[in-house]
Amino acid sequence: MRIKELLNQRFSAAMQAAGIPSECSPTLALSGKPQFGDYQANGAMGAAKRMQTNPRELAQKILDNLDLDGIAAKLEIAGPGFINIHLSSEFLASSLSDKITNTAANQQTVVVDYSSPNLAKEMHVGHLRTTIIGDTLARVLEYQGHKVVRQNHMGDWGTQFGMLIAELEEHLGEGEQAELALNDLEVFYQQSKKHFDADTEFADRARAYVVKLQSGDQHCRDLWQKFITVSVAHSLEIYHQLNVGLREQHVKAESSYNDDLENVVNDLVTQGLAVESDGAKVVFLDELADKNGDPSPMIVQKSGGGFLYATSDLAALRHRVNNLHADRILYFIDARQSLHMKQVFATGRKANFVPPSVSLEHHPFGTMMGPDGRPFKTRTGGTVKLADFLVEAVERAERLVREKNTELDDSEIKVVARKIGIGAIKYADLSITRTNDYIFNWDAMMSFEGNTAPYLQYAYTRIRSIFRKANIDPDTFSTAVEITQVQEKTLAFKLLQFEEVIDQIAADCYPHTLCAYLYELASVYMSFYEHCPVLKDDVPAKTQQSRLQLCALTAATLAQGLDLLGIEVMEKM
RNA sequence: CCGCCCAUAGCUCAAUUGGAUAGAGCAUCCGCCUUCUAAGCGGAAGGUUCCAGGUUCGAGCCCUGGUGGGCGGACCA
Repeated sequence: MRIKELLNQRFSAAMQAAGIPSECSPTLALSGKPQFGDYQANGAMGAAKRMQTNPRELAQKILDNLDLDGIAAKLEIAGPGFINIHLSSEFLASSLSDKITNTAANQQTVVVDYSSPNLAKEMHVGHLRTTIIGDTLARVLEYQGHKVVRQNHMGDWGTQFGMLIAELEEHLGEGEQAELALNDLEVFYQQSKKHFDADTEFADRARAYVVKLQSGDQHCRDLWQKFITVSVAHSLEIYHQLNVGLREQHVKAESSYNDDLENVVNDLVTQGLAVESDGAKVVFLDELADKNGDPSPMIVQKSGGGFLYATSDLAALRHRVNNLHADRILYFIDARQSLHMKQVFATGRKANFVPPSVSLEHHPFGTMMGPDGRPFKTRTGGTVKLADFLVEAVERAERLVREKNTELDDSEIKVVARKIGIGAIKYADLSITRTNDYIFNWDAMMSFEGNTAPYLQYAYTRIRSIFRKANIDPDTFSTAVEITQVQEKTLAFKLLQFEEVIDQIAADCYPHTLCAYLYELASVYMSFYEHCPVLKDDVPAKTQQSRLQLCALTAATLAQGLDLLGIEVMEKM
């Protein structure tokens, strides 16, 4: 049950009964301060402006028609026309035993495009945000019951593959195994690049291989397939370590659209959208024109006949609409590609590849910066390989766990360190507003203080520890909640906001609001933990049961929330 | 030249999308462990929200003009 939704219905009815036009919304919001109640309805002021009346009098008229019996303990008009709602403790307590309804009203098929690394190189830290944020949205939408189709639009095609397969051919010629030669894709790429620049004969062969590959030559095709197989396996291993839900069946690489690229261009030309310009086929978009009236150009076919990523993005768009039957398509791609996405979307609409009913959404994100405020790099200035990065996170976490804890044995420490290290990385990324750049700092995210994953994991283990001590199973424990202390009320109210937060994330795709919520929940719980003893001798049995229930619900909510972020919890740490 | 994004406490970040006295965490200072995990809790201090105008009951948020920074803009992706 969503309290906000309930209040919204009641207020809308009251406003209508008070003669307020139906376009005016109650505009409910959480109250900023305790003295302003739990929720506040701010709609009276906007409505009064529209109706040219006194806002406080109008607020009173709304209250006269408002039925919140058994829900609100107190209602009051404040300031220029705010309506403050103090929920009753009994209502909060009884709401906690209502079954949670996490399914969204209208179920959709949602395509989520995320991660999409270039297979020519190894995955690096630049792939972290798309992978982690996209995965969270996929999980959130699945949690709400939508049909989620993950699409990993991997870059497995393009000119650099000629160079790579020529290099691979030489290694294999010397009797080396493909897996061994490609053990370090980054090194391999650098090697072949150096080779390409230094050896003109090799460079000519590489260029020839691009053409042969694209025309379907079997030898080149085999080499290419060997390379792709190893590279894809590398990415899948990273996903596994990151606890990200991308699998082989979600790979829908660029090359899979090859056969459709010519059709896409032909369709655009036939419709008069793509025209020839300097030998290339270009779509000129007036809707993206600048102040001077110059339209924005998007090349869909090069003068030499080759296709570009705009072409395969359009082919992918069509596939997602026609074959995957998407109602909504989400792209988690770097903010630097905003113009490209606008062009693809605009063209897709104009060409009728995408009907108006399908929502196209680019959800961009900022860059991960180092402590110096510049893009995150190694000490020598190179890109940081994701594989190395994850190893370092787990090592750092292990060192911290060994410093703090003496109870866990070696194998337990390994497991806990992995969950903490990986969780910390993901949370550091997810807890910052998606669209902003963010400064990455090992110590801050591993400090176990403040808005971090370890703090939330710690809150969870504290709760589980109580149940261990009481010898009760929290997962099946169920009893009525009775609220007497202010910390209990605050905790109960926070617990009841979970679904509202999820609704918002499913709509606007900003996971940091879930992080903020979970941090608040954990903070509120910690305060409850300090002030409201559960298992102590002088706690009456009924109070103890009620508090155990609050503990169980908090643990379940933390675990659920963290799971939606792809972060694991543990019994002890 | 054109376009997009950003600027909030010493530092890292919020602010329910136009709501009340701009909030957290680090760092600093003061308290709290023979008591369910102190990786914790309570408190203090810290602000001309880059600048100048404008819109209105109300602006960190919207509009205009600046300053400073990041990123894009036909044949890479």
